[in-house]
Amino acid sequence: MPASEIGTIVPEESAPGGDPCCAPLLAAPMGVGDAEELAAAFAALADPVRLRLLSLVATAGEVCSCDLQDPLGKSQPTVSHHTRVLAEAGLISGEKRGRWVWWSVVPRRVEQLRAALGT
Amino acid sequence: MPASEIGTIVPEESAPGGDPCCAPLLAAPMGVGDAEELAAAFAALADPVRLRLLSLVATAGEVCSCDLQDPLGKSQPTVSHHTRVLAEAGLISGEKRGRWVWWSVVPRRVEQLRAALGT
DNA sequence: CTGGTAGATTGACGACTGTCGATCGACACT
DNA sequence: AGTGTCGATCGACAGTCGTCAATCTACCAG
Repeated sequence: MPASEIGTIVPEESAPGGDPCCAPLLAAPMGVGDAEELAAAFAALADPVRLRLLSLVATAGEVCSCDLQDPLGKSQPTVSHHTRVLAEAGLISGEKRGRWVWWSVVPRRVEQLRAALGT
Repeated sequence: MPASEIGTIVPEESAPGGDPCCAPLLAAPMGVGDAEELAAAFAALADPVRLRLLSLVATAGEVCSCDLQDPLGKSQPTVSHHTRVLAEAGLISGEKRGRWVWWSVVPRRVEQLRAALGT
């Protein structure tokens, strides 16, 4: 994907409307498909650097990639890698403005995962 | 760990009382330590087989390991591996009764992770 | 004591993941 | 055009993970 399409980073499947995404984990036995999709989402959260990144973005509301490198203590390619993983999981979305990419959380997606952990 | 101690599987640190375990992810920047602990917990959920296993245990209330092998379609060592990972994450706990180990979810732990995904 | 069964452990293998240096494309400013 | 910067991509490397066959340890029934 060329850099000019950064602004178009979205989850693989754009969940239309109030899609619950995944049935509550503890309510009924999960299907294989649902389990794979949900596991992929949790995998995005299964890294301390990504959790701190997500936390930083959520706290700041909107963050430029260049402002993530220092607080995370990681190289630029590594930060880029993690933003990509979070974006592909639908947890953050990036918008390119001028030279910079501004990241923000996707609250609905976080809420979906939160809901999946319920009854 | 010898099999005779199966009944003692517990999370590494027994959270006393209503310990929130991890501050809400989206409220303030996470510390490195919290991020590592939380990431380890989410890593336990980042596998489709473990999600289905957890779902099965939650739905049934209490499940014997021998009853997990068939619905999961995995070998006995693999099932044992996954129950171990979930138990070490504190998400399920096993009690040995006679020849069988009975697994059940630890709702408080699931709720902790759910809370960490909030504001 | 002997045989059978539940489940943990070991060892091995392939696949995947996090990390960084080097490079490249896009953009803004002179 | 020339220069500098932001950020994506590539290639490589070490480390971790999921899986299973084989083995081992408890436990129960006879």
